[in-house]
Amino acid sequence: MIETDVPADDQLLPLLVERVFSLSQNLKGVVGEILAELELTDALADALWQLDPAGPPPSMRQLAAGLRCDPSTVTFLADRLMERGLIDVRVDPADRRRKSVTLTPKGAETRQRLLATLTNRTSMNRLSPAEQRQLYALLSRAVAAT
Amino acid sequence: MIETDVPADDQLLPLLVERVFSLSQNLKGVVGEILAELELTDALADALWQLDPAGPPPSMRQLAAGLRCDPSTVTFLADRLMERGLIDVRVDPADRRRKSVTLTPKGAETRQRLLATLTNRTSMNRLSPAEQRQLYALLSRAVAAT
DNA sequence: CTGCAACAGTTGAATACTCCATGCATTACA
DNA sequence: TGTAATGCATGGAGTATTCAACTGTTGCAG
Repeated sequence: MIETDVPADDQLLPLLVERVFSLSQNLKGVVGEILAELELTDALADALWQLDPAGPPPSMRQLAAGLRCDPSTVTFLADRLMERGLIDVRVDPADRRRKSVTLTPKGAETRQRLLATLTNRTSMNRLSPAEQRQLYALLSRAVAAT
Repeated sequence: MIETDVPADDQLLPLLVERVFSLSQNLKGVVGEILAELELTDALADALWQLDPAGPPPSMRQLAAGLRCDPSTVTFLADRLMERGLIDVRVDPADRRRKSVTLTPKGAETRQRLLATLTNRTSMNRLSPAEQRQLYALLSRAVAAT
């Protein structure tokens, strides 16, 4: 019986999928700690994450698309973030049905702190810069359109 | 002003973290579809995932550790999985405080179907086998103990 | 052996999130 | 101009999650 560490090509993908799953489970722990420190829940952090200070402020509907959730859920989450003073929600003067969502300074700082803390604590910092580059490239390719 | 596509080493990790985040958001969509087809929720699928048919049956507490949740949550989830006939929960005769959790045949099949469907639909199948190998190695290294 | 501490799991209450159906205001357009 | 479509909010229901308190079991110091 021939034993080998290297799986055949057609066995590879399931292994990879399992790896990603357990990695994301693993991530859940680290992220959980950080969110507790920032007093954010998963859902609120996801929403905050969608609000890139660089890009144009999204509408509620665009947020829902980014979060892959029902628009009414965004209403709920936006209320919570507004209560915490992390976002502003304003009626779009050009189309008064729309509301555009922007980070407050406090919100931008919180979002930045989330990214910084994750960066500090991720186990990916064990990879060399070259490996990080490689990983970045592979993940980008794996998710590219078509 | 010098422009470059290649970020400096100390800018790399935040980019990587962002990439992983958006990838996991992206994943949420695909996984959501599949879980709907299998009539599972996120939480139930996570729990099912912990039950590797290969390994020894875990106790409720071990499941909680794997899922990084409160033991009482496992009680809740196990009830639901039992109702669906996907798992068996039996008192451990050696220590009657413990309960050991095993997949039923139906549970094992569902778990297998989950893995197979994910494997079929993951965008990672766009990577060549060589790239898949590379990715697998990098992810393994990124999560390895110390 | 006895009694107490530690452990495994459950229960109930409180909270968070999520979706769906419905409704309201605004806009697009035939 | 009136009708359809759009963007969002609201209310109700179902799912998940935690915490504190409780039950039953085991381990062990004396």
